[in-house]
Amino acid sequence: MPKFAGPDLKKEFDHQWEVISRGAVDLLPEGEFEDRLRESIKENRPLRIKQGFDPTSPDIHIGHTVGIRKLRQFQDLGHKIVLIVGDYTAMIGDPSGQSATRPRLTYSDIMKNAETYQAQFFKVLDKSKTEVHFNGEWFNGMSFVDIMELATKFTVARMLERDDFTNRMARQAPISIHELFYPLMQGYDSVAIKADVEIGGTDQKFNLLVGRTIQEAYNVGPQLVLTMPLLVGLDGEAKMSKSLGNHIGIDEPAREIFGKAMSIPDELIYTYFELATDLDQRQLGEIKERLSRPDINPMALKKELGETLVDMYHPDGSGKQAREEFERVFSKKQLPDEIPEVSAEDLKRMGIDRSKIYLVNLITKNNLAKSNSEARKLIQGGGVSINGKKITDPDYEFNLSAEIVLKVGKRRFLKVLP
RNA sequence: GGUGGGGUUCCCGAGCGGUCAAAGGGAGCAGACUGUAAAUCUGCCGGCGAAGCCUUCGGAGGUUCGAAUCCUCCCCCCACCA
Repeated sequence: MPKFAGPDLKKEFDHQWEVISRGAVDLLPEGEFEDRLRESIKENRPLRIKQGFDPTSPDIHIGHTVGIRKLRQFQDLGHKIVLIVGDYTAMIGDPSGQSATRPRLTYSDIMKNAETYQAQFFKVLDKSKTEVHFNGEWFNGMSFVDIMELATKFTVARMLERDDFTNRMARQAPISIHELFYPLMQGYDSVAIKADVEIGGTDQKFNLLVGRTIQEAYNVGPQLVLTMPLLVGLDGEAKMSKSLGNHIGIDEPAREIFGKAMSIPDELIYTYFELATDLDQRQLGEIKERLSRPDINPMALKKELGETLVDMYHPDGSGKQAREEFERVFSKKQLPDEIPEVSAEDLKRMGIDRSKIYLVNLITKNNLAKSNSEARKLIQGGGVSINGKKITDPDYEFNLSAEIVLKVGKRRFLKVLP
């Protein structure tokens, strides 16, 4: 029984199309996407929207949320979200790095990651309306014959059309056979769950399109493809990724999220608002306008960004708090709200005699530096202070008679109680 | 399978018997300036309570007073040929 018809259908379609296409780079195939969405609305048959994640690291970052938030929008429009956790693909190992000696993940690591992934997904998605599958569900049971069967569905020539393979050939970088299987496996996921739409970053475009071919070869209607831009990391250079350390994890403490937002290059402010927050078109326009005004310090916008991001992943009001804390510590150079403390007993446990504390030792034992050498270098480089007084003697020793606050670098603090 | 070229500290990349913890660049860290932005400048950039010593140049042996550098075997990568 159609829920929408005539003018209502058009209105609903226009609304959905606007939401869905916002921020998207590709909506493929052109025309067909609209048609199938319209049909879905008309027949009140929700689309099955797929996105896959390999649980190779334990955290979701705001780069991932670009796609996940798009899923959320589909979800709010009444479509069905199907998440694929790539336990099988993760086990084989992502081959994209050149220095191959990446430690192979054990199955239990993968499952652990998969668990934290799921918890984090549902900070953005509505769990009750989301279907989750592990691709081991279908790959574990496949025989070699099944795999060969899959391999017949695609040609080498088409596989090598892919940009990054072409580039790697040109650069004489190795490409191993199993990498050629990656797109096939991802495509087979789409067969297994009968995806109507697959979402991915623009770097996934090829894989997503392979999915269509594979689906057709298995007589499943080919999926529509929606790509989202890749979020650039904090360095302003590479795409956000945990292994590059240029990410903001959605599970990070409020002050970390805020601080990291403050460290992005100014050029990225708008992009982050656009891709990582839920501001609407009008609000985005406002941001853009304010960024172009010479009388407005971009830092102010960046603080708003930080606040917005914090509020998305922490309880309401955390953003404001994080901002105040930031201003206190970094602008006014005062002490943070909460400083980790060590007591006399803690010191004893570390083997430190409080009547004769070797500063280097105190720093290292409390993980404010990785090694004694690093601690020494920090001291000599002027990065260490006690109660606001810079210490530059690497052999500095002192007697702890009263509470002190140790500061190492820009943001590592430690309160030592007598 | 054959021939040739390679594997150097986080990355790129010099070094080709001592003066090498290993040039140079990048990344990173710290300091100055600032807005935890950019640009710039300075210092650091294997470990050890720092004296000296220890570990490091694909792996294992060997030659030598002394090896990243020479020899042997092995592993891996690339190109061309088959």
